Amino acid sequence: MNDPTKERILDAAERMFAENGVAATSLRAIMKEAGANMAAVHYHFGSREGLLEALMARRAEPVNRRRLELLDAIEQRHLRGVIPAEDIVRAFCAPALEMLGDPQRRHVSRLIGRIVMEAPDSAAMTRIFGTTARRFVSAIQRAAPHITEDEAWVRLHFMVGTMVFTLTAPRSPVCDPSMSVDTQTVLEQLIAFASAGLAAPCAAESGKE
Amino acid sequence: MNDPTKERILDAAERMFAENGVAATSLRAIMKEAGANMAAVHYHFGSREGLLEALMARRAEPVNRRRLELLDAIEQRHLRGVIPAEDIVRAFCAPALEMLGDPQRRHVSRLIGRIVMEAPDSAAMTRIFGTTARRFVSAIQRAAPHITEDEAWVRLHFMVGTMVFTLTAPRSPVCDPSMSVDTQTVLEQLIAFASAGLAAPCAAESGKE
DNA sequence: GTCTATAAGGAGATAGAC
DNA sequence: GTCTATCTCCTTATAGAC
Repeated sequence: MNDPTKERILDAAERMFAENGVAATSLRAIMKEAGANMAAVHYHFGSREGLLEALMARRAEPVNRRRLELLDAIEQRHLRGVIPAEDIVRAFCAPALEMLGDPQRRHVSRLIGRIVMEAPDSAAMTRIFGTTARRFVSAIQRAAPHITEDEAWVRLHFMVGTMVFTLTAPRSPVCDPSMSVDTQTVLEQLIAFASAGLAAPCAAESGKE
Repeated sequence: MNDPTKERILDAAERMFAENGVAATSLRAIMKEAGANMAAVHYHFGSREGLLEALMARRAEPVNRRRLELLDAIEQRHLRGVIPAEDIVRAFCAPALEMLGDPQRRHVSRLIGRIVMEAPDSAAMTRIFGTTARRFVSAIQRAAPHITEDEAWVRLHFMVGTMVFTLTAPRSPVCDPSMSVDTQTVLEQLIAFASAGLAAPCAAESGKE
């Protein structure tokens, strides 16, 4: 890269935010890991918040672009009629999960999980995920025509929760090194679970029993 | 209560951990909210970690006991044969979700979500949730006899992720900001989604397309 | 049991040399 | 662009009066 120090800071921040959480990781720890000093992060990113935004721009936005590319391809294959729920889950989850299997890049996937998990209400989140979310809600409605738009939003939310917890939870099969489950298997299990959930019958109007 | 200050500290900590996250909330902010001083928390709980453990004992453990009571009742109703997946999701999620609708107790539900989500060390988590998790894995296998025990663990994990994300980010930007937060409706939608996921066909062995 | 006061160190941010 | 040194505020934790 043109700017090795800047890249080293981004890489170290990514790794530490992903492993320990964003709120629990200090700039000092990141700079020590990056082999640079406190002043460098302020020179390159202005502040801790600026660093976090740079990380999102570098990782979350490309993942969302990939999701929309995959969704475009699905909609091209199903110009009318019902879209398979499996395809929707795959288009949404594969771009975020596919780096988990590579020890060199697994922290990229986990960072995405941390960001979504820890900062669900921020304006930056809406800016980055808003368009993607709206597109996927429309797709979910075409996969499950029996549900309302409100319920499609809720089901997208459930799918995101399932994926994010899988990306970040310490005892997750994808994060616990003692459980040798490979990424492809986890993705297929996630697709089996979440696609059945997306296409499920409508929720009962009140307590059913 | 016998010890108003201790209770006030627990209440304030619960509220602030739930709303802002555990790692992001300082003892100082908690003591200010509780109207007490820094020394009190060390007198009553020894340390920040001790306070967190007291919170877990007060809230997470009773929720798990309630889950197991409900699961016992279900197993009594289905001494042999298949257990409905809806019943399992309801037994697991209702005790954690039921306080969301009450503004006075909503933070109790959210705290449980935060604790599971941030999972500071897996040892305490295993101690508190281990027994409950094993019982529910057995129940999931009786609701979905076609899946392996390993896959039952993964599906329990997915269900937990769906619930926890709902508890902690009920107004996530991935959802319509105007979406309903009526607790009973959310619970029924969660049951519809997760029970379909629990009972879903086996995951594909490899990429299906 | 609860307080004040303070220790001892970590946090993010900045000035200015090179 | 990167460094050292430092500022100011905040953190958990403790000692000791009452």
